[in-house]
Amino acid sequence: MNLKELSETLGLSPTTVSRALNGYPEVSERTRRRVVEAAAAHNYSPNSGARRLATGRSMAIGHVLPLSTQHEMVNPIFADFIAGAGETYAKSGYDLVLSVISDRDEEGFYRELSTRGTVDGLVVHGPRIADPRIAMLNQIGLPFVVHGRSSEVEVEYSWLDINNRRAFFRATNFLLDLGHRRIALVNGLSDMDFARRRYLGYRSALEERGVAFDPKLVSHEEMTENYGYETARRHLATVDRPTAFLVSSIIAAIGVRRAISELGLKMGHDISVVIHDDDLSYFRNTGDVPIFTSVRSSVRQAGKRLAEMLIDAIGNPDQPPQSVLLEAELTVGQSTGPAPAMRRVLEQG
Amino acid sequence: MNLKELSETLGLSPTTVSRALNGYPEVSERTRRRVVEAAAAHNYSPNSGARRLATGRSMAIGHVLPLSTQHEMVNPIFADFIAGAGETYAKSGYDLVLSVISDRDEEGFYRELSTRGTVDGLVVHGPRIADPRIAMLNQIGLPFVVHGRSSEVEVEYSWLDINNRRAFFRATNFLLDLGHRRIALVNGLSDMDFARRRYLGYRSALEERGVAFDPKLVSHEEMTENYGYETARRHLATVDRPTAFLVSSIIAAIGVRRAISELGLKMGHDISVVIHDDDLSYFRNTGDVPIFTSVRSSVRQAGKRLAEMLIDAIGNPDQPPQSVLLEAELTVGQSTGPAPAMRRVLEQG
DNA sequence: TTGAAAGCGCTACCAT
DNA sequence: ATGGTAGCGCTTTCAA
Repeated sequence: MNLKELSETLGLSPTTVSRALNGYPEVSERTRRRVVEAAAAHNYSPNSGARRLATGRSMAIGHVLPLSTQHEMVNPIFADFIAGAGETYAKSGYDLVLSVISDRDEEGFYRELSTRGTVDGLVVHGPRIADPRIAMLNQIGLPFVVHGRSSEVEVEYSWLDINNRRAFFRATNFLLDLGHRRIALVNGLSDMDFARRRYLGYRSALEERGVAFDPKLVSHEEMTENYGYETARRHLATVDRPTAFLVSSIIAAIGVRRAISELGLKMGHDISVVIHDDDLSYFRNTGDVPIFTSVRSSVRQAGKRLAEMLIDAIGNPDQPPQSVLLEAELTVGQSTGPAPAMRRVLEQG
Repeated sequence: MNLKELSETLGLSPTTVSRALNGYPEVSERTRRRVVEAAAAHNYSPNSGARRLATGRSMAIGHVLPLSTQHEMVNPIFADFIAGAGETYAKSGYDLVLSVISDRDEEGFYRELSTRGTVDGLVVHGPRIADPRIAMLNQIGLPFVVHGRSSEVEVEYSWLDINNRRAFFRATNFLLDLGHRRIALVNGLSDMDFARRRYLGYRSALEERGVAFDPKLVSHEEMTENYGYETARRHLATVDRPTAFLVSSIIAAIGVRRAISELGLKMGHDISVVIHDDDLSYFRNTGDVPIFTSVRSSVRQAGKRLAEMLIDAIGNPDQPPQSVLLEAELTVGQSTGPAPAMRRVLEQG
């Protein structure tokens, strides 16, 4: 059933029916009710293509997920983030168009998204340091917001990010307070913007306390379980081995834990571990795991929020929405704390 | 730039330009080349709304992700699956429309997706036992495929699933072969179809070997770290505690491991653990983790494949594509194996 | 091999 | 408060 047929059923013009359905004020309440009821009864809903053509808006938002086909895996928090965004879109009548883009002609891709009118705006995921996409999108003129930030980018843009630097600054300080002096940083790929910021937070905490920075204690890789495992093994085999690990992701932390327990060491006793993760969903109701989260209210909330920002930006193209910096929260668990045996070791060193 | 303007630039009719761009055979090669070049030069791409309206096809595929707002989290493998599907769509010119649907009027939602012409087909995620969505979609007439299966559904439908039953049958047998007689099953939510099948595999392995089934050893919950932890703790505190754990997800397994090591027990020594996970991405290059994967070639491949099935179904609506059952692969690690101390314990029992 | 024109279903402007 | 109608940009049929 289309608009014309529906209007004929009702003995009204298509104009009136359209107005009634779209909430225009100049329709009498009686007519509106009749129309709405008839539409429901006939399972009528407006054809999306026709609407796009007539209005010039697609009522769709694009999410672009860069993914080198080579080896990179999808960050699991991405799913939660997008679920949050989806909630916002459902409320506002937008569709969510997800594009997985792998090594292809990126510029052409973004440009096409714009010229084809597939989406009214974009969410950029996984920003790198000095990410070229930002200048490009700015130039194209399609409204966009960034999930995360990109250092060393000239142009203005709206973003929503975790305060990664501060989170790792505080986590490092926390370990320093416990007496640790050799802290290994198990970080993500070095060209990712978030990894850089975490590294900077770690370094500045050491500097501020006058603790020597040892580049051998820092590693940057894709965050797999095996990466955590191998890295921890390597560190633990050295003479001046670290007494603490600061791990950038829960997945890598599983490996770190495995390496520790394989050697017969005990967490919070022989070794301290602080895990950072963007979301605590998997750890709900767990009081005693050493976790340092960055998103107070969960990644899902963050997704919601960023989606709202974008819808805002589409509505007011001249007034870009205020960027958002989410602060970290430290949740300390038993096994992070200073166990007596560990204390002795640290006090001697 | 639109088609009309482009055609004027070239001194051709819109018809010819359209034909040239869409690969119709009746255009001379010379003309086609001219047109394609001009289109590229002017950054022309056809307006999606207009095309939808004219052709009646949206060139978009919907992925529906059910998510009760209450507490449920997003399965992280979902991200990888959808990344795989996205690759297929990118090749075939389809857009991927992701709908997060939470407790809303589902029937109306699916129907609208169809009548509005937003998508040409659907992928159904997270099927439950006797999932009502399948009959509904069948009735609506929109092509769809299911990621997973749904038991107790009358109608025919196309699906791609892991052989969950067989995977858990084999995993259980593996533990039985090691001598275990009390094996705890840490499973997912009981109304999920995959959880049911895994449970059935576990049970039939016990039955076949004449090992008593103890319902107290089976738990069904949402798979968080804490669930694994609490469940393992509870089990390990009993007198006739299990000697092995069969865990349905890597996340819950982290908790199980934690509980084990907290009690000073050693994996593969005092306790055996077999983990099932749909994907090994996080464990790449790890030879010695006890994992039982179900998807040989990774979830991403599975996503690709299911997307191809759906595109097929859209092309041949009368010939539904063959469903696919993926077989499991057992990867055994050190810590699963029969350690001497454990052997003794088992031999005595 | 090319072109003219109808029409997809809707919105929005202009009348009334 | 309601209706007539042009037009959004494309595909597709028919004609040449």
